[in-house]
Amino acid sequence: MDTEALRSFVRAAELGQFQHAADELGVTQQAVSKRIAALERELQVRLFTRTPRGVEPTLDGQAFLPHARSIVASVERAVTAVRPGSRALRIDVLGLRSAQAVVLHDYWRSHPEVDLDVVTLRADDPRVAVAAVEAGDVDASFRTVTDPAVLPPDVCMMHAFDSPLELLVGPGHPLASARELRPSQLRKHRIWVPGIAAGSEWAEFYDQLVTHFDLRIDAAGPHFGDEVLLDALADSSDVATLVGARDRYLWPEDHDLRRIPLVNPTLAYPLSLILPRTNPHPGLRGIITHLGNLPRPHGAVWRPSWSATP
Amino acid sequence: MDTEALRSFVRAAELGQFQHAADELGVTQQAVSKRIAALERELQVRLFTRTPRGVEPTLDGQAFLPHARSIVASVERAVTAVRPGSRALRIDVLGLRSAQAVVLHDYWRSHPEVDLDVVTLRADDPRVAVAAVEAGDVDASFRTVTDPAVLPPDVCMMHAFDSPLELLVGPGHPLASARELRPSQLRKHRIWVPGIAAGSEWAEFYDQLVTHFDLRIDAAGPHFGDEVLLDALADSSDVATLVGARDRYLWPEDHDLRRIPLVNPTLAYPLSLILPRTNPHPGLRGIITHLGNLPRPHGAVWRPSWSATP
DNA sequence: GTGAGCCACAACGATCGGTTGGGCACGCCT
DNA sequence: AGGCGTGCCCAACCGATCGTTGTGGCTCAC
Repeated sequence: MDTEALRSFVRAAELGQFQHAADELGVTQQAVSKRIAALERELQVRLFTRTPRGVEPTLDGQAFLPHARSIVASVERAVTAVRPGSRALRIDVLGLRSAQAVVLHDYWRSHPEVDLDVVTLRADDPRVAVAAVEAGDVDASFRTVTDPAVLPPDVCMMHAFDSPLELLVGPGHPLASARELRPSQLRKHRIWVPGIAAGSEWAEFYDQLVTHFDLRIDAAGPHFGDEVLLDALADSSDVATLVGARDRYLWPEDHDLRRIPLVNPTLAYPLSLILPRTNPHPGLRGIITHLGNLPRPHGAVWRPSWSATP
Repeated sequence: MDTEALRSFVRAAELGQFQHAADELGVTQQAVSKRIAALERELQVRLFTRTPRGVEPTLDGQAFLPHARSIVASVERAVTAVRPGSRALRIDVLGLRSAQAVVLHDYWRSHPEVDLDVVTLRADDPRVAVAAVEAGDVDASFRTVTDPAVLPPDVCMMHAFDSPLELLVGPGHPLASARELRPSQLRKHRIWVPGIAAGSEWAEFYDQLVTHFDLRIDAAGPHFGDEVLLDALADSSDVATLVGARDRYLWPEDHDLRRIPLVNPTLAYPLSLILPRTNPHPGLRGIITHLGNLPRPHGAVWRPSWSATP
């Protein structure tokens, strides 16, 4: 199906004449006629009744019209999403089910009119994200550089929001029935957080966490996929893991897992937003406002050293 | 833009290989390659990075992907809307801004998953609607036949809901400041309801209304369009009209018009649904349930003679 | 090194999409 | 009633496009 034919159909239905639609689209009336005929052939249905004064949608045409409008509008949005120059707002997140993506999705649901595209740079190194922001490949990136010196002059980083950590355990775990836990109560337990690349911000975060609370976190080893981790947690009576409270990564539903908030202090993983210092995408303003309105962890909060208290 | 190319793009992005997408779509790998190349040429953007193991979406490709998915899904729905045989639910209403359409829109908003198409038979004669229902061109029609004898054996009519009438007047009208009115209070005023075809259900309704309440309703004369009527109402200090409480036909906003409910008795225009007696479209059940849950006019109600008290 | 797997390019036939030109049906006006 | 304008369809033509087969380049695994 050709979207130009759909556009012709919509305009012809609205204007009531192939001729006018053709003039508007910059083709001959015969071209519109052929496009409509091709559509009708493809759909096996007559879309217009031809009258001496023009055309009028049949019942099938009437039913088809809103769908055609929707497709044309979608095509329009799709093109603007990638049009070089005036692109739609494009933001890099660590994963499509991360807390960052969830927050963006919430924002989009309350502002469905903004054109927002969420992408994922396939790179662990945050400097790749910095370079992408600098080059304009993305308008902002939810990454953190722990050393601000690596930021070029026209790129800046701001605190986005804190992601409180929760403990995720299987039903057989001794802490499974706790309503909430203090970090110190995790001291004797084994915590497994696979897939942390050495040198990444997460590795540094867990390093500081281990040192500060004297915990036992196993952050090495490859990540065999979420399902493997979920299965391991569900079966084990002594392994737990840590997840962001807003993450949709590890969702306990099918495995009867428990999410247990950690408080006193809350363990806050600080998420940052890297964006151009000059001429940021106009749509970013709304995002930043939304970030500022997110609920903050209350009570005592522990943050890694690189996070200034916001 | 060709939707087959979009389909190829979506599958290639999901499967990571042109070859697999091609196999699935029943074409050669080269065809998929050319389709993607055409898309990239049209969008002036590279959608995939080619690797020796297959392809991976670029940032632009990632941003484009959800839009492409949405378009493909829309095309799917559009085709089912007109596919002969298993069509989507299709209901005939008197006008796209009538109370009937508003009720259907409410239903669709609370059940966005149902495929519902709203069409308008361009005919005043309700027998056309009966024939359309009988022939299966529409699954149901919000029309009323005042004489049940004209219904063929396999078509039935049920009460849908009552549409209470309201008075619509301009700001200079003597009744403009009333909060509500009894029908008898309209007795000395001129009411203009243009565009009522002689012999139609509406003509009969207004006939009975005039006789019963001794009103002065001018239902003859052609209808020059809603704008003309709205302008006439806004300027005049003695002309009023009647509209359904749920209608979006004549919307007072831009003309500073007033809607005044009529009570004691409420003037209920009974809307009916004509549908096949056997094998109605399965989606109709939800509509009928929704109609039954609509709020009913309370207090005394006047209805025309053909409407049995529901 | 070699083979397997994947994508791109080239050439070719079939089809499609557009244009021009002509014809038909209907309503309007004289 | 008979021209005349308007709107759509059909026919012919031509260039572009689409899909196919065949081929080559590239990388990775063994």
